[in-house]
Amino acid sequence: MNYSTSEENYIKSIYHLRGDHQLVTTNELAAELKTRPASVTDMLKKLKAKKLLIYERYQGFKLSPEGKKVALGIIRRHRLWEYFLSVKLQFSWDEVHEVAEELEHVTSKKLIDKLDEYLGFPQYDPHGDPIPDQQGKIHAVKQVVLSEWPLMELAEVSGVTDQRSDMLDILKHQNISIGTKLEVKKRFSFDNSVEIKTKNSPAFIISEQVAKNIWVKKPGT
Amino acid sequence: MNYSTSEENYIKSIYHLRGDHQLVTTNELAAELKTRPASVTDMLKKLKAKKLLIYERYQGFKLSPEGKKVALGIIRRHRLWEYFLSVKLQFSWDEVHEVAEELEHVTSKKLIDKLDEYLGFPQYDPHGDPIPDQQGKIHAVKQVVLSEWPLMELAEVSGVTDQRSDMLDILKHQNISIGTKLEVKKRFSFDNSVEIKTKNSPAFIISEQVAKNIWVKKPGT
DNA sequence: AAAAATATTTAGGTAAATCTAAAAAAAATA
DNA sequence: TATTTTTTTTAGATTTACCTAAATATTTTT
Repeated sequence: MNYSTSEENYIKSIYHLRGDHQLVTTNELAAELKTRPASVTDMLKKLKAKKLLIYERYQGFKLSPEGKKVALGIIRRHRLWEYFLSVKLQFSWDEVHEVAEELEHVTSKKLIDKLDEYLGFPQYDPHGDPIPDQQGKIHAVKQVVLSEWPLMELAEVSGVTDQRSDMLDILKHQNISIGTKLEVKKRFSFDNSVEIKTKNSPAFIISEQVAKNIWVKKPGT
Repeated sequence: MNYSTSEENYIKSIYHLRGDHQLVTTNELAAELKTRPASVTDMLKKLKAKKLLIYERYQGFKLSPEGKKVALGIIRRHRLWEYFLSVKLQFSWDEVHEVAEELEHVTSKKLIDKLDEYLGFPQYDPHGDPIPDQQGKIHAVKQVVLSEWPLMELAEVSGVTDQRSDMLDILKHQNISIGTKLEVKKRFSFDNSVEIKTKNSPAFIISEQVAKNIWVKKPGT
């Protein structure tokens, strides 16, 4: 019921590569973990013995239901700490991951559930990835800031980071609100402004600053 | 400049046993760490090679100045996390230590300094132990709640936990404030109330509840 | 100060997690 | 399908942090 840091890292990486659907290969996992295939094989045997992995030699492998549960527990810890670092300690978006990689291996259940409560049961980490609940269930889907959304792919607005009134002003002015469906028509490399098209209005341009504060996801998810 | 969890635990234990003044013995440290003397000897060699320890075989050992600095860094992390767990996550007094034992090994300097700032640069952890600053300097001395102070030993009031007015009322009524010097004359086992004597007034009794909220330290420290 | 008791260290071994080099299996290609 | 290439596994080392048992220092007692 308690796993070493190393075991946890393997489980987490397997989940990140394929969830629990398709098979993962030894080389792939070795690359992901920056280790050697032979080391991976060793650990696979160990994880199989602990029934966290479905694995037959030379056949690839994936997480067992139990393994998936463990993975989601680790991911829960990781994302809660990322949220904490970002919101409470003012870490920037790109600094949180590295520190959370260490904090996630502190396994006290009480610590994590209390932290969750203290943070107000956040739905998303600072990268827009959903945070699993105490049972390991994920309720939301990945969201991304509009400034990173691919061109010509329908998106649905799921949230806004900066709630200041001048920010909300712009959204109101352009008739954007939670649930609005839109597409990014063009991204201008000069200032990273983006041209947006919604159903019932002509295309218009918003600045990178604004686009960075609008969260979007695949429509209807 | 970066030490394993095991190395950190040895350093911390040596500091807890003797600071950096007197010599520590192998058996003593083995008992403290619940390990075998032979294992201690192994680690002593390693720490000596890293110049954290002053050690000649069969002669006992103590931390070098560098070793002391490392120890104080670990203690700083430990105590800040204890404070966090207690104040922010509502852990009780006796639950904080175990979890802090794990959190203390996450070594990001930025994490700890930001956490310190976020907590408002606390002076004491929940057990009354002073928290070293960024340079590893300890500014305060250990304080203890009055309910735990030994009988017949002069104490100076250094703080009050519960700041509610009915609590402060009692203190005012008994003429107790920060800096007041007092002695515990008797502790009644029935209800753990204590008889207090200050210089300019006759002895009086306060309840355990009150005694638990008054912090005291050695006078003049 | 010699013997006995205690403390410490050395020698040699184990488990976890890594590695390299070689062998074996699977997949791709000619 | 036979050969070559790639992937995966096995075999055998290495490092860290432990361990036990035996040897050696030191300390205490007689």
